[in-house]
Amino acid sequence: MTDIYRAIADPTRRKILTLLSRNEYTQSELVDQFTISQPALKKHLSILVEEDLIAERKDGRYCVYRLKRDNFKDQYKKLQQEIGSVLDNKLKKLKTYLEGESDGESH
Amino acid sequence: MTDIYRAIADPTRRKILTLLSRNEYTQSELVDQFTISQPALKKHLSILVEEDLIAERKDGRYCVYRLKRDNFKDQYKKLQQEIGSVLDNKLKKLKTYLEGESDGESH
DNA sequence: AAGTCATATAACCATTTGGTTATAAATAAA
DNA sequence: TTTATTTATAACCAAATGGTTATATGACTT
Repeated sequence: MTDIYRAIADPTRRKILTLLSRNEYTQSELVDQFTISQPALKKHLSILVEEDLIAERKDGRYCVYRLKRDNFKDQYKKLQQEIGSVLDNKLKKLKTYLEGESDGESH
Repeated sequence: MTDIYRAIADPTRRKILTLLSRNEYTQSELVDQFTISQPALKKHLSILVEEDLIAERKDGRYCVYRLKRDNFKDQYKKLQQEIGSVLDNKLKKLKTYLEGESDGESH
């Protein structure tokens, strides 16, 4: 999949991403950083795995999570293009105006 | 309020924002750009109004929507700081390592 | 005054989200 | 071989999401 919009919609998941940007962490280490239960956090981790922004690997009884930095970067670039364009469309506004797509509309 | 993450989580709302980045539109003009029903689109518009990213104004029997560009820019900047930091934390990774916050952990 | 067009709102539905508690299973430590 | 720790999963819950249809309200048109 990879829906970065879904991934970052939740503050807990944003914090997880921030933590994993600095280091790998086991699930229990991550749980310690939050006040929610282990199954609740596990669900957030599953969503981030599902969206391919983090990877999990087994190490004995531990489950270690790491950021998939390359894909995260790619997906974030796309977001920036889509959302960033909303901002620099003052130019397109002018273009629209000049083309006389008639702003002073009939309604 | 203003939770830009919630606002942009849905593709329909992202398209609305893109459309409003170029022009003001009435509700019915917007409805024409989608395949979903008028009440469904109205709900998306209400969420964007709630999050203070667009404004609605009455003009006769029409309801005209416009992008609140200033607030959108502010909120997007914050997003960029939060999400962007996830990426350039290779530096912080190094810092963490040098400070010996011990990566080669005991687990 | 009647009809039409734009918007608002209510009622409903299925799915997703974000959480909980309880418990099982697997691995490591005593 | 118990015991403790870590993770996984099931069952449940309330609220939010994203959609629908039906209908009411309001404002221009004719």
